[in-house]
Amino acid sequence: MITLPDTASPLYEKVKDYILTNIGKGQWSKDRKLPSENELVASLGVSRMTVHRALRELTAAGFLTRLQGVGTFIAPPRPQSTLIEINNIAAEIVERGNRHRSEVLVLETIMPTKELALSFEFPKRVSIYHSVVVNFENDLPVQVEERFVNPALIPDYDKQDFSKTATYDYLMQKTPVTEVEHIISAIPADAETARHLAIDVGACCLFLHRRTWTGAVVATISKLTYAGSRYSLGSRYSPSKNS
Amino acid sequence: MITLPDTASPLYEKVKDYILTNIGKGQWSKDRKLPSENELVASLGVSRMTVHRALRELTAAGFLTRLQGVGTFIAPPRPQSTLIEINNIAAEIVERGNRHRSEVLVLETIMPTKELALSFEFPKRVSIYHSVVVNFENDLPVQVEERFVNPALIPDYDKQDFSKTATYDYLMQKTPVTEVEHIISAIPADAETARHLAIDVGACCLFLHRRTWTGAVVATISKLTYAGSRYSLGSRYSPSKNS
DNA sequence: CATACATACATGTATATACTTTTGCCCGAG
DNA sequence: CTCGGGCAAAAGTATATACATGTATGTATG
Repeated sequence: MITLPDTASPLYEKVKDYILTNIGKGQWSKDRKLPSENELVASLGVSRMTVHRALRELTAAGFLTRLQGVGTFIAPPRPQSTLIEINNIAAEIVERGNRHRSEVLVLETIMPTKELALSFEFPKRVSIYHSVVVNFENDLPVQVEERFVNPALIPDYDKQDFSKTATYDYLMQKTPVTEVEHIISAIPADAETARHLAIDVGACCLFLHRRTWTGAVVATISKLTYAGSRYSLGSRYSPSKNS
Repeated sequence: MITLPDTASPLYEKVKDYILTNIGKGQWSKDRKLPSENELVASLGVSRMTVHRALRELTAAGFLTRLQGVGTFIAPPRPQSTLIEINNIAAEIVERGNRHRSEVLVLETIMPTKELALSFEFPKRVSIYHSVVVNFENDLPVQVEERFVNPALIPDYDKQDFSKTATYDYLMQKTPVTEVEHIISAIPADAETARHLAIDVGACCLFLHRRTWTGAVVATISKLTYAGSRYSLGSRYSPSKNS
C-alpha cells in the first residue's frame, strides 16, 4: 500500500504525478504493461474512477496509450501534432504506397557562419554537423533536405548512413523535441536546387525552415525545399479531439 | 426534455455535440451564462457526472471557461494552436505595427460547382456564399482571400461589410471551429492573381487551402494566396504545453 | 486437430450519491 | 448606509456500483 504525498492538490493529480514519476524513473519499463486500474486501486487505496480519470488524462496528454481488453502502455515518443509529422517524408511516401529512396549529397562537420551560430543561439563558435539529402518518390526527386545538427545533443550524426535510415527517424530516436518552429514560404528555385529536384530554375518551390529545441537548447535547424509542382503539406487538426 | 440523437457514440460525446451545436446556432449568446450542470441534467435526462465530463472536456479543448461558484461561459474566440492563427491576417499586420486595409472584390450567393459541393460534403445542391477579398499591408497587396461559406451555419454572411470587419473575425464570432484542414502548396501566379497582388504572372505564391468544420458539417472553405516574396507563414509549438 | 464456447481480465461508459470549495447575494445588526 | 454572517447556487472532487465492450486464453466438443 503506497501513500501518496499529502499536498493540497486533488487526488487524481497526485495519481498522475505518481504514474509520471514511476515512468520517469524507468520503474515501469517501456514495453511492459503498466499496472491495471484495479491493481492501482489496490496499491494506492483510491477508487477506480479516480485512477481511471488520471489514466485518461495522461492518455489525452499523449503520455500513455491504452487498449481496451489489453492494458495500458507508455506511449512511443511523440511524433505527432499538426506540423511535426510533415517532416517524416520517408514515412509519408511509403504510406502512399510509393517507393522512397534518398541520396546523401553532403555529410560533414563545419564551422557555422555567424548567422547560423546565431540561429543556434550559441554563445561561442563550435563546430556542427551539416547534411544535404535529396528524397525521391518513385525515382522522382521531391525534396532537398539540408540540416544543421547540434553535436552536443546528437553525437555521431556524421557517422550514419542516411540512405538507409531517414534523418528524421534518427533524430527523433536520439533526442526528444520539446519545441518546434516553422517558417513556410514560397520561393523560386535557384540553380542548385533546380538541378537536384530536376525542375526549371525559377520554378515554384515550397520552402520550410524549421528549428527544434530540446529544453532550452536548439537541437536542429532544417531547410526543406519541395518541388512545388509535386508536393503539398497537409494537416488536419481537431481542437477538441485528444489522441 | 430534449432527446439526443440515437447514434453509436458515447453519451458524453452526444452532450458535447449538443452543446457545441447550440453555441454554433447562437442559441446561447456570448455573454450569457450557459445552463448549469443541474439544468442540463434536467433537460437532457442524463446524470450530472456525464454532463460534467462533457463540460470538462469542452473546457480543456478551449471552447468554454468555467468559474466555480459562478457558472459556465463561452470562451473568447481562440487565437492559439499551431496553424489556426495564421489566418487572421488583419490582426497579424496590425501586430507588426503596419496598416491593414482590405478590398472586397466579390460578395455573392452562388450555386457551387459539383466539385465544390463535394468538398462541402453536401448531399444535394444548395446555394452558398462566395467572397473574394484582397488584403493590403501598407497599401501593398499581400493576400487574395477567396472563401466559400455554408449559409446553414453562417447566415447573413453576404450582408456584411468586410472592408470594415475582417472575414476571419466575423466567422470566428459566428461559429465554433471543431476541426481544421490545411493544405499548403507553392504555385505560380495566374493572370488574375498576379493582377490582384501586383506581381508578375508565374511568380511564386504560397497557396493555402483550408476547410473548417463545426461538428460534422463543413463550415467554410478558403483559398488563400500569398505573394511569395512578401509573406511567409510561421508557427511555434510546444508539444508538452497544454494551454 | 481445429473450431466454438466459456471465462477471466482489461479498459470504457453511465449513474447515484455525497461532500467540498468558491462565489454571489440577501438581510439584519450596528 | 455599511459591514458581515449566513445561505444558496454552481462547479470540483471522490466513491461505489453496474454494465458494456474488447482481448487473450484455456477447455470441451465435433
